[in-house]
Amino acid sequence: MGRAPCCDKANVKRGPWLPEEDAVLRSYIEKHGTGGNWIALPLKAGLNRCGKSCRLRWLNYLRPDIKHGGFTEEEDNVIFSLYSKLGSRWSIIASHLRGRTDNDIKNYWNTKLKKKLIMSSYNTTTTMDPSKTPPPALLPATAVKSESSSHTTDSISKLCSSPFSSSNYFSSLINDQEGSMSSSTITAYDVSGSSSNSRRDRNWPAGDEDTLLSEFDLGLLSEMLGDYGSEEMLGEVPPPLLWTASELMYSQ
DNA sequence: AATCCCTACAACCGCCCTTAC
DNA sequence: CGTAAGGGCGGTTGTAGGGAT
Repeated sequence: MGRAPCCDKANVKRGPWLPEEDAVLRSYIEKHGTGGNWIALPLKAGLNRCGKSCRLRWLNYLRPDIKHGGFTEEEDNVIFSLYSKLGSRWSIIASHLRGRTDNDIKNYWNTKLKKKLIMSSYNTTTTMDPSKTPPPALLPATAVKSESSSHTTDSISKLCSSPFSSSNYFSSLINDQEGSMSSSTITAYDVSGSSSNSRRDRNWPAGDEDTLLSEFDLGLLSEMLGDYGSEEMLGEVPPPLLWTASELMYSQ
């Protein structure tokens, strides 16, 4: 039996919030608090919105202690570091950064930090002249190989078999490439397609490219952060932090 | 000037977890 | 103990705006 919907989706307003709606929500919560029941809140506040939508709007945008944009270098480092340990546990990462929301950090990662990571790796591993050779992130959409490769197939295979992996796409990609590559190394993959438009344009199988990127991010991070990428460390990552409940279930 | 493409980010979706009954 | 409902979270989508062509 499926869950009952939290609200009548056909009859509640959706899409961007108007300033007036923000004012109503803010005013109500400042006077009465959330009352511990977001589903009932819009009715009490006189808003024609889903309770979940109100909650999200308050937590991610209207709360008085929220900071938007302007991430500092220090915050970047905290995010990099925590992502390398926790993966995409955005709410936990957000709890380490005062005034930042999980949604904000998630968006920041997907739009900025992911690319920064790739570029950093490129700059630290390549011997080519960047002014003449586009970085991997700017090369065509398909997975690319370059002479500046920094990951052995062995280490990437390790990542594939690590608890992070939830699809075989990365492994099959490596196998495909190994069949046609003289080198046993693989380097960067295009990440410029993080937006939905680009993702659709490139006909990647839904979901798999993100798994791929996530695994690759972790590989890069392991190198950038030094001690994490070693095979010893990969083997020592405590499962409860990294495995989903279902992965844990099937691993036993 | 028109169109295309990309980026950024707000908002939604759907699932899992927790809790009350 | 089982079930339903609400909360929380990560993933995904929609879209405005700006730059490139």
